[in-house]
Amino acid sequence: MSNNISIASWNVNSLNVRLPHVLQWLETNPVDVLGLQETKMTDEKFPADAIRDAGYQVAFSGQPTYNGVALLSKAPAEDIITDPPNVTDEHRRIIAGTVNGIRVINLYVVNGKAVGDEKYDYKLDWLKRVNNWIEDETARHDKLVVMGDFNIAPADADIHDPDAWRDQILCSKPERAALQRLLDMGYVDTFRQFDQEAETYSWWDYRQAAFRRNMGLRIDLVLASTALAAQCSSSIVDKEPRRWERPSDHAPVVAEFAV
DNA sequence: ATGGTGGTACCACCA
Repeated sequence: MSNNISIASWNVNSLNVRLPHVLQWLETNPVDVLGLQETKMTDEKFPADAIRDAGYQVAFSGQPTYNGVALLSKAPAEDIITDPPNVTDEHRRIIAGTVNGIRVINLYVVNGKAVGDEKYDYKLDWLKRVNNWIEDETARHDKLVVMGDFNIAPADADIHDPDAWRDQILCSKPERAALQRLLDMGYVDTFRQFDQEAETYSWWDYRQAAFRRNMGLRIDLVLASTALAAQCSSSIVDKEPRRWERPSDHAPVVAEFAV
């Protein structure tokens, strides 16, 4: 017997503004798991009731103004972690839980601002610590998803203008090396397991009419562990909500697994 | 060279 599990990630850039977008998207895309990033709200203000009314359980880790992550799921999420060992960070960037037997790690990776900036150093240190923790999680579980806003474009094919972005923030070699460490653990970028339309991205700056001109980057990823990647049946970027009124600058990404 | 948030009624910070 076989069961399809769909798992999605979406940087909403303020859940306060984007709650209607999330609820509307879930109506036509009733995924089993949805990880949100940049909720930008405290836990006290989190719209848990509205999300439960839509048929989802929800766990969240927020703070005022910045960052903030949430994990929505039809089935209950167990063993929730928001503060992994040795990842001491005031920023609310991590939420992990086990849903339908799959360990789901939802990340809002540090942006880093610019190569050489102190925030860039923080990004690389954060990635090192989080990778160490994911290595431990990977040893404990068989089926895992590591997803979220990685703020790293894996390859030139994920960048609208690779020459302009060469070695810049989101594209630099040390950032890609941190992502490569996950691939070396056996994780697979599910998007690249399938034929995709050329120049498919997941984030477009609000400025310069970047979306209309498709000046984007693919920085939102659903990685699956070796065992789970073998069961992945599709992986896509859903650009539709980026066309809606008052959109997030990111599109949701969705992977489906036959488990 | 836009958009979100939050402190103060325009400006700072972050992406």
